[in-house]
Amino acid sequence: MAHPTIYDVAAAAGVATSTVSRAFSTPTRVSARTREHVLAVAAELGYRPNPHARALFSGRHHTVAMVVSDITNPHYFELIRGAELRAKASEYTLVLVNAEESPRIEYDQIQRLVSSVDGFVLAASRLPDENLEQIAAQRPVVLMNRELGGIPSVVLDHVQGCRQIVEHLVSLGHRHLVYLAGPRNSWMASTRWSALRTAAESLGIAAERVGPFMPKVSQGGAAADGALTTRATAIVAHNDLLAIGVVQRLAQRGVRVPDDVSVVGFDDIFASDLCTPRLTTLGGAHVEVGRAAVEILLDMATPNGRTRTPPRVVLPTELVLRGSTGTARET
Amino acid sequence: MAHPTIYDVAAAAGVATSTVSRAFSTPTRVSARTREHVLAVAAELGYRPNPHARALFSGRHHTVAMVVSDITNPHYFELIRGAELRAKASEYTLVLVNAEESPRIEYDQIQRLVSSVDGFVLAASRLPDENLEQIAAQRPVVLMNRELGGIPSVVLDHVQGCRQIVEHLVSLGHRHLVYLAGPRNSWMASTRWSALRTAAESLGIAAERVGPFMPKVSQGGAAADGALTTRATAIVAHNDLLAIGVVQRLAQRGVRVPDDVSVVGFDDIFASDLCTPRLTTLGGAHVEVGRAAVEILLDMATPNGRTRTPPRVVLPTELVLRGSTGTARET
DNA sequence: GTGAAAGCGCTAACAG
DNA sequence: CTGTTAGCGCTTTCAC
Repeated sequence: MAHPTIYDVAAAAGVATSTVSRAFSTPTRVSARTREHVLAVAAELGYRPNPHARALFSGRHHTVAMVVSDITNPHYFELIRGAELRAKASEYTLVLVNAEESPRIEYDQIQRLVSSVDGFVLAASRLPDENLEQIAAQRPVVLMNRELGGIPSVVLDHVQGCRQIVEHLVSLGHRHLVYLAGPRNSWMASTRWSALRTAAESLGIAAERVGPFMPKVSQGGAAADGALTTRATAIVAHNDLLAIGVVQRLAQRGVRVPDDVSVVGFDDIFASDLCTPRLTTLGGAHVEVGRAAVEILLDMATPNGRTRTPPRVVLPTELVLRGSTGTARET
Repeated sequence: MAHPTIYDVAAAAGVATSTVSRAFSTPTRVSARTREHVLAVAAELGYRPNPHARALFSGRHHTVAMVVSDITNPHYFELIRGAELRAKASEYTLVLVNAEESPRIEYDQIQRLVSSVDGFVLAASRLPDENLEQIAAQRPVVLMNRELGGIPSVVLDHVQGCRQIVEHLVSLGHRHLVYLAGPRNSWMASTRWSALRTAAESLGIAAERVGPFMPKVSQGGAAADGALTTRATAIVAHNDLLAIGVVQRLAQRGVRVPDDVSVVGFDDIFASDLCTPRLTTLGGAHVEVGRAAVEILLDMATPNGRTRTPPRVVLPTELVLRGSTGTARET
């Protein structure tokens, strides 16, 4: 038999369909003997419960969707890993969606999935607040690396992290930094800039911003050139991808890193440990962000779970000191 | 109304449920006027067809699963991108599963999903042939970077690629290479080794193999040390991750690349262009592999589609020459 | 061209 | 503890 159903099992086992159903879903409510008999028959027939039929009734799909603003960025990879890991641990299925940096695609994809998943984790969503609120009203939503009142979120502590970056630069004698900004609709970009500026201010050094730039290696050229129009001795790039592009362009222009200028990135992607010079960058437990986000989501999907978990998780960052930062050149 | 159904739409539009259904699924079989009316009402109510109810009846889920042997490897990332891209283009949902290099996990995950997806693309599957055949008997399956008679597959042309590698090395004066093998259950590993050996033989140079090694940077140490026990002047590592680890270890031991020994990797991952020296590696259109695999799968799921597409796609590789290979040292 | 009704596979009352 | 039965939302004969 191709795909046996509970009817087939029930017939073969000489019981009612509900008994078969119970043997699988609420095993305690069947006598041990019948249960074992049913399970044995089911196994013999190769029966597998049909999750769709189950979902149709229960409204629960055992599936969560993860939406990533740009799957091209290796950074998200870690988030995906963490999310996949956690979902699997609870036997949940993880659906992956790439928004290609387009709010419209992001929104459409989410709407398409709204009735087939139990909830969404959105990584660095580019959607405007209103859209997020509207989606959160339909389904449980957890944000990763973005915050919005009322919606649970998991973020790395970039305020603290940016302060560490600035302290690090100040201790090396830098008095002027420039932030190469990420996309305009990136919450992360504004968060980082405001944290950087605050820290710079309180430590008495100058900070300015140029950009926005798409956070890709290929944009590093324009970003580096932008940075060189300032008098900054330290460049803080929106992420490692951009930072790597900046370092490449700087080398091309004969500007030495870190002798002439220091460069700092964000995310601590795999490649930042491999390039030359190795990149100083603000890392953190990204896998853990993915893990935590899915965990919160699963909790929200559980009855009474909504209150158990703190809705706003802030994970510590970690400033990874490598070769791209050094003492400030004389000005 | 939270989740309007066709009943709600039918009631509001003053038609039968079947008419609403037809308006969505077989628009030609409703008069233009009623169709537009129904669609208008549906839109107003915010009606969205429930894919599970649809799947329950049709058996088609508009979903494909991609199983990856180890999501940790950035190489798969490209495959995932391609697959995601192609699935989205047909409004299919892509479910992502990580097998963590464990055949058992891989098998269990697949069985879990068998009744909820329309098919599987398996990237570098570690499953034994029998399992693959059994799964392919249940659902459409497309293999990526693995071949098995009767099951459609998309692979890069590693036979040709390995020959290019060997020719490249021979032209640099190398007379002895060592292959640092990947996992024992990796089809890729045996394919590469046999292609390498054949090419070496026909070009009259020595080839030997050490390993197997897990293809991770961390294994590069052991792999490099293994390679140094041979008299080879060229190292061909199972993939870039391993190659990067090897290069690091070599540097540690004071062995210069490429002056003392040349190193070649596979996959052309992002990082291989960033490390020092930059890695010579056998790349190819990995995104295209992912794309093609999903395309074949979707074709198989379409009636009459099974015959339309060639079941075995071989895409060209591309030897990317960078700094890690050079003329052989005198022996 | 449209409606009525059965059924996809499963679960949850409700009886017994 | 177990059987009967009515749907979950949708598609599809079969009538009209």
